[in-house]
Amino acid sequence: MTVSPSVLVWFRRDLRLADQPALRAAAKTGLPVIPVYLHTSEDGSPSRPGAASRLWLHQSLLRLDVSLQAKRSRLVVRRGPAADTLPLLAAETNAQAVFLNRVLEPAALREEQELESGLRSRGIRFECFHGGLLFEPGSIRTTTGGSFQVFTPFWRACWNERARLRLPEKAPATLSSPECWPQSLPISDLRLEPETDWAAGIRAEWTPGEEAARDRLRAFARHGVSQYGEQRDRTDREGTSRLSPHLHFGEVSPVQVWHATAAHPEAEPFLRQLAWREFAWHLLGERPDTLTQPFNPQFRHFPWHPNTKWLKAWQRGRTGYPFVDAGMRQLWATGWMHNRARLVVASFLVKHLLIPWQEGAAWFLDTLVDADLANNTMGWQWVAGCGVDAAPYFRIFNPVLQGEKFDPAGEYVRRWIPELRGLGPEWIHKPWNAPPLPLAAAGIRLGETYPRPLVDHATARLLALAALEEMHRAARRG
DNA sequence: TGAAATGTTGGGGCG
DNA sequence: ACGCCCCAACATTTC
Repeated sequence: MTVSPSVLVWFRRDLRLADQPALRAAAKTGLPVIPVYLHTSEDGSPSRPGAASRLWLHQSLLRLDVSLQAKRSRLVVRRGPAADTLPLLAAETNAQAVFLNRVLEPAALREEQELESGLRSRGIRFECFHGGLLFEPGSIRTTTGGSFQVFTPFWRACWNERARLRLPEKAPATLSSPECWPQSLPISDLRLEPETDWAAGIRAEWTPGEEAARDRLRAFARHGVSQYGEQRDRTDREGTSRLSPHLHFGEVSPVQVWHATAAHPEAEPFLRQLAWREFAWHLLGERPDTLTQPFNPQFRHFPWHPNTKWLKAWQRGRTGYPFVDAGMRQLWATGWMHNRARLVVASFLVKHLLIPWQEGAAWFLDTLVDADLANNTMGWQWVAGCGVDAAPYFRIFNPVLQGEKFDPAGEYVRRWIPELRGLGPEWIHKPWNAPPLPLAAAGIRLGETYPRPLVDHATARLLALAALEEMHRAARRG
């Protein structure tokens, strides 16, 4: 018996049905559509997502399968490298074509190339779409055709091109099914979820999936976006969109986000942030080497001081600086950290502890549910001062002042550091300065119930500036 | 998408 | 009344 022709749609970072270009194109062919997810990165693979991301992915795949089933379709799950697995599946299902939306990570692009040659040798069509960015990579250029190195002109160029944005498209009304579905692994077989249940906090905090993403976007467009400009830095408020993990997994597209918010008169600060994400992918495309190497080559001479003990203290939220520790514990507990806190904890690791930014980047990739290769790399290099359009290295955040500014009453700190809950706003960001009486009343014994600061701010600042000077000297020598 | 150091100004206390 | 000093408030420079 011959199987009638079909089309494969390979889902990766586009775990949605609406505004999903590859799926839409596949539906338009009129052929039966076979949605596929491939588990390509086993333990130890460098492209394996972090633990928090895997947890999200697991939930998101389950929900994608549910929404496909509502359209009398389903998600076919397989294991193995794309270049082998997809041609086999195509042969099995008599697929004429494989449709996918580009993933712009260097490893994913290599994977796509291998897949393309594997398919072509078998006469199967391969079609790439773009669904993960506002503008196709490389399409935002300076007037002379160069690539932007500074964010603000890049943003201006995006703004000028906004008429080019497509309108968000609805999910295909129907997906025709093959007469016979190919075999599929249960999603739980991929072992994306952790064995031990460190993830309870993450589960409680988030609902992955397209439906939840749409709800969040709707709520943000209605109530959040107008406040965003003035609230976004307040760690003690719900001033941000919290869309980042949904965007990362493509449960919502940036085009949908743009159109849901852009009409608002006060949308600019938020749209600007959306463009930072765009900028990051644009940069990674130009300079994939910056995943590991500083964009500014001078920083190859920076005298970092790797220190496992300090790194661990930072990761666990035990640096002795409450604002830093609150951020790191929020990350550990929920898989997410407020952006302002990200800036401060990153600056602290790099400038107060002089630990290489790559260590911090690796920790974020493992623990953030929104871990995004391009954003993460750009962000860390930006903070470390070695990136594109970066904060100059001598801009060193004072973790106490940042706390007092962006968590004035100390609510954020008290929420994530229970051992400091008894301290009032006066001392909450600098318990080492607190007189004995309030400390005792709060049940705090510094060095026992809560650590003393790992380093003194003023001293650390001077050491960081000295390290920068040393780098300049070394760079001059060559 | 800083913060510390340094400079300037102006009001008020005081001899 | 006047000049002097102190210092808070604000501005500018520097890292």
